[in-house]
Amino acid sequence: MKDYPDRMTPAQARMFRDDVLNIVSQIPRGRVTTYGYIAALAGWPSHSRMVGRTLRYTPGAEQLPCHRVVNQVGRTAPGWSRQRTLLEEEGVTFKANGHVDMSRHLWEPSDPFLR
DNA sequence: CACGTGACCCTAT
DNA sequence: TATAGGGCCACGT
Repeated sequence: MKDYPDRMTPAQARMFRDDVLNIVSQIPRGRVTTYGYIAALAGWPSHSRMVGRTLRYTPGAEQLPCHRVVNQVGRTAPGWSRQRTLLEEEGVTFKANGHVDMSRHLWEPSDPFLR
């Protein structure tokens, strides 16, 4: 049973986008977090895919540390090889399979200020 | 209106 | 740890 709305109004979509950008801007250097976690934090647990869409298509998102966002197993964004370079420059370590070592760099903010 | 397509996630195997 | 299958939701065609 979901205790959250399952569809966004345009106004909610704008708020969601702002929350996502706000959260991403708070990821510390050398740490990473996941799409799903960001979505849940913004109050829309089932919208992890929308987080990726937001970062991809929102103008100005490239000025945020969006390279610190990976999926749940630490895989980097497809077609964006530079992401790995940026992370490595911050000291993030990768495993032999090409995934970020999540057990070491996952960032889980307790309760970022939103709204 | 019906499909296909993702910077995704969960569970089972 | 790696794969496979199903679920999910906004968008374009």
